[in-house]
Formats: sequence, C-alpha cells, structure tokens
Amino acid sequence: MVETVERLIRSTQELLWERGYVGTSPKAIQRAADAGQGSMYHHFAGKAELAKAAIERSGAELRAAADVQLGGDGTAGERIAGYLEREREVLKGCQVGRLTADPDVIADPDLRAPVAETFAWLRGRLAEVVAEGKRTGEYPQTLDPERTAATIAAVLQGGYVLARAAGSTEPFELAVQGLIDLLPEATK
Amino acid sequence: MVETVERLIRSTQELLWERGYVGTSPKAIQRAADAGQGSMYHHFAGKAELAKAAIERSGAELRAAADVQLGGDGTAGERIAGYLEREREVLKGCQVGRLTADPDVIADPDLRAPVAETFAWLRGRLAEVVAEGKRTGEYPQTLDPERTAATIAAVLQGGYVLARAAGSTEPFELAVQGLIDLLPEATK
DNA sequence: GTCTATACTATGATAGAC
DNA sequence: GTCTATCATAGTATAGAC
Repeated sequence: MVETVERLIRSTQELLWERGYVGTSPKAIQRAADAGQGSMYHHFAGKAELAKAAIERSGAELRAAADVQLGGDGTAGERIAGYLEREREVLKGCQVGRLTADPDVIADPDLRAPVAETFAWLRGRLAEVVAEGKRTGEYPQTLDPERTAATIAAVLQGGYVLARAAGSTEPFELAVQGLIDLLPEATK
Repeated sequence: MVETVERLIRSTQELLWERGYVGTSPKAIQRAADAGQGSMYHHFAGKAELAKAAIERSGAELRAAADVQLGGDGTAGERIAGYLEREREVLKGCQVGRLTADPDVIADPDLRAPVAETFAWLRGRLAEVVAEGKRTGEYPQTLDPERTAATIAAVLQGGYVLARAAGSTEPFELAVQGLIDLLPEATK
C-alpha cells in the first residue's frame, strides 16, 4: 500500500499539471489522494508546501526522462533528435513548463526554484551534448552550445503551447521537425 | 472619457495576462476597470463572455504587432530577425500563449477559438515570409515553410517559458540568437 | 495520524431599487 | 446603465476529539 504522503504528492503533481497552482484546491488534492483534511494538514503546512514537494518531484522526473536520450548511445545529433522525437503527451503540455504561467508560482521563490533549476539543468545538459558534437567534428566550430541548447529547449516548450492552442499535436511536430531540419548535419 | 465596456475589456486583458483565466475573478476585473458589479453584468453575461472579448482583442493586437515587422521592408531573413528581436516584455510572457496553460480556456471552444486563430494566423504569416525567401533565392529550396514557421513561433513561446522559469530574460535571448544562427544565411 | 466541526474569505452570479 | 443587497458554493485553513 502506498503511503498517504506519497499519494498526496502524486495527486498534487497530477493536478498541478492539469489545472496549475491557482486552479488546484486543497480539497481537490484530498479527493484525488483519498486523504482527509486533517491528514493533509498533518503532513504538510499547507498548499504551498505540498506544491513545492510535487514540483520538485516533477522536476526530478523531467531530468531523468531527458537523460534517457541525452545520455544514451549515438552521435550528438542522434541523441538530440531522439530527445526531440521521443513519445510525449503533447496536448497535456509540460508538467514543469506549465507552471511558469502561474503567477503564484513565479512570485514565490520556494515554488519557482525547482522550476528554475530544472530548466537550468536541461539547458546545461543539452549544451554539453552540443559541445560534444563540436569536439567530434559533427557540428561546426561556429555553433554556440548555450544558444543552441536554449533554442532546443524553447522549441519543445513552445511546441506544447502551439499544440494546445491548436487542439492538435501537429504544430508541435512541425516545430520539432523544422528544428531538426535546421540543425547542422554531419557530412556523410 | 473611455467607455465602461472598453475599460472592462482592457482590464480583463491585463488580468488574463498576469493571472490567467482561472486566477481572474469578476471582482478583480471590476476593481481594475473601476466599474460596479451591476455594470459589468449589464454589459456582459459573465466572466466567460468578457474573457472572450478580451482574448479576441489580445489576438488582434498580437497580429497587428507581428505584421509591423513581417510585413515591413527588407529581405525575408531581415524581417524574421526583426520580428524575433523586437522589443518585448519577456518576463510578462505572451498574453495569448499564456492562455494555453489555462484548462478552462482550452476546455471552452469559445475561449480557445481566438487563441487557435491567432497562432494559426501567425504560423501562416511566417510561412509566407519563408516561402518568399525561397522564391528570391535567399533560402534553399529544401527549406519547408510550414515547419520553419512553426519552429520560429515555438522558439518565441518557449523562450518566454524559459525566461519566466529563470526569472531572467537571458534564456529568451539565447534561444532567439540560437535560432538566428541556425537559419540559413543568404550567400553574400 | 486521521476525523469532524468550525470559521472566515472569496467566487460568480441574480434581484430589484434607483 | 449603475448601485446595493443577497445567495449558494468553494477556498484555505485552524481546533480539538479520537
């Protein structure tokens, strides 16, 4: 049996993903976690503290998932393409990126910190892979790893936005393929 | 003197931008617009109807602003770079893109429609400029206008996400410059 | 650790007077 | 067109019993 604390965190992750921080009430969390009022407030001081735990968990999951492709086998280009093209729940959006739209998350340093750290890590990890591609001669020496990394991360985050706007995964896929077209290809 | 209806719409635009649909209450709108309860409900059936008017207005503003650069003078590359690099309130995010994080906006066809139309228009407009660049020989014939347009729009939307996460405009600027680096340059 | 009771505010709206 | 009641529900907790 999963512990109450664990169920509370997981339910909060799910609700933050779907409805954001402002749109998620303690009552909804309790219902989803099948936990009582008293139980929730016994384990967490309030909504913010629980959200912090949930956001940290989501950030860790995002990093782990990204590292599957980025730290895998293959050339830099293959790993980046693999990361870009991996299966995603596009219409749900990014569980971490989504929180940047939430004014109360951005305003509270405790809540924004795990979001900031997650994307700082992702950009750093992508930059490493790009730099590696430069070392192996796959990418031209003129390519800037930090810039390119930010562009790659932005295409994914923006792809989610365009897909949700359209109610279709198509714009996401177009944006990703457009980026892959633009990235330098190793001369065969 | 600006009319009440106008003040209500403008205040709603501003609040939707800052706090989203879920985070914006009728009371907050009335306060911002300096309009009474009765006044607001006299002009609009409720929060959703007012939000629809505000979102349509914001969409129109986004289109007009984009067309300043995209429909201006210069080569395709210059106009796209001009659009990407124009002055923006990066840390506030995109007033239209922001709404895609709002579950109630995405769930209501009346509210999602203006968001969908705005980005469909933007991608189409960008694709036209890319196609024009192909015709003039500035861009290679292999470049896909729809994909490239989606990538450009995504970099901006994702750039906002990364910037708000970081609490700094830097990731936005890196992502934009990274994209400009990747876009084909006319052979001099 | 969990439950129920209680509290106080905000939300989103309607009704009827002016 | 605008104002002031009024209302039912939800949000976000705290207190104290079990």
